[in-house]
Amino acid sequence: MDDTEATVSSQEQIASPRRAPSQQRSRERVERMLAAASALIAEQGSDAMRMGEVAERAGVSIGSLYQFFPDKRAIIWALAERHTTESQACISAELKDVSDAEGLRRAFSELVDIYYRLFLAEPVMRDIWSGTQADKALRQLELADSRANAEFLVAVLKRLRPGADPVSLETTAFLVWQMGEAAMRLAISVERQEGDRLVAAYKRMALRELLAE
Amino acid sequence: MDDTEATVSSQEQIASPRRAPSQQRSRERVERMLAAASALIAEQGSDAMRMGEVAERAGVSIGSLYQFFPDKRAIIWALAERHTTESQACISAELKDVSDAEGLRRAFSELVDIYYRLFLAEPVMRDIWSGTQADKALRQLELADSRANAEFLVAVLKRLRPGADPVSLETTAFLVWQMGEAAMRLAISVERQEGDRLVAAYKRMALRELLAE
DNA sequence: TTGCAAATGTGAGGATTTCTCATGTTTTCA
DNA sequence: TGAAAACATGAGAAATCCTCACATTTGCAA
Repeated sequence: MDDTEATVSSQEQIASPRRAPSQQRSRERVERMLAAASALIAEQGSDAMRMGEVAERAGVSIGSLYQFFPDKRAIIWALAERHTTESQACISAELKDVSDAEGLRRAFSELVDIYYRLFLAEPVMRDIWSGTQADKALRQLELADSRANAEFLVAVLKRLRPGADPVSLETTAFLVWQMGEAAMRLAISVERQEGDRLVAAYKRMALRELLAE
Repeated sequence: MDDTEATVSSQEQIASPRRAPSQQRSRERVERMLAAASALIAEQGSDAMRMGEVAERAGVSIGSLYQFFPDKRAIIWALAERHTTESQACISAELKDVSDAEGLRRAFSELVDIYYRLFLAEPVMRDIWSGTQADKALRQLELADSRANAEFLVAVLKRLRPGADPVSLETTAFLVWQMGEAAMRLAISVERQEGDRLVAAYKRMALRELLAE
């Protein structure tokens, strides 16, 4: 039916390289492809990115591109996945040792600021995560990432409120996290000043929820 | 000659009908085109919707389609605009007479339920508003709509908290509204039960913020 | 009623873009 | 050293969006 790559019913990898580069030479070429794609997205957005252009800028043929990426979305997905992997480490580190309300307030505030700065500064991230909804695979990746990050929050909340209902904590954390991403997307698409206000309001709102009894 | 958009150098024109149907016959045909597009989006999503298929199902030629819609996005935009126009009336009606905290609680809760039901039931709305981010014109429409709806909330808040800073109220209302849309999108992309919990959590969170001193 | 201009209708084909595949080259390793 | 596996290539197949030159219908002034 669909040619949409295996469409595994469970939560398997959605888009994976058609063939993993095994030689040093091809690994370097794949890096060049990703770098070229990243640059083009930064310049014109992922929608306007042309596969031919990616190949040309990477100094490879169009055929080589398709040797390692089954389709256009896969190359964007690969970039997105790098971002999530990187930022999860950062999030984990920030929340790992939080054990009281004041610590959560400080860590969460710091985290929001980091994300906001990242969104403002990284055109690729900006582009990829705003177009997220249209692409099933990216949407999946985002949800999975959100859940993973929410888990760090849940761990903290369980420490702060041992008696609370775990399901309720999960829900709160997941929602707060997703709303953070929504707030970021909103903030970067309006004037800087209003964006700052929106992020600050989000921070206050989220903390009010996270610290509520 | 058709001045499609006369290459406006400043801001891109929001897509508008290339030519407004002035005769009864063409008005009916445009309706058929929109109905066909709507049905196809419901069936397969706007991305998979083919212009040729829209024309065929509407019983018109591909040329006629392009007579009234400058491009594919325009036809989706037209559907989206109808939705916003319809729902604004509903929102205004619901919030218009609110004058105390209890009234706001009730009206807001009602509104969230209506929206949630709408998102669950209307595949077209679901599709259009989840792909929103990728399309500049749609994103603009959504933001404008959100601002307009937030205004209704601001009006209520000003009544409830006359002393509050107006800018702060605007920010809160706008954020709360956008987060509501994010919460809806999230809720419909997970299991129904979890979706219900998320919507309930959003409602609580938003009301806490709206009713805070 | 008549006749013409404006509005509308048509669909083959131009233009663009993604992705394939038959074929050639380089690397690995027994 | 030689064969198999991995990698590289780019012309062109396939899929779509959209245009345009020309045909038909409608509104309306004379």
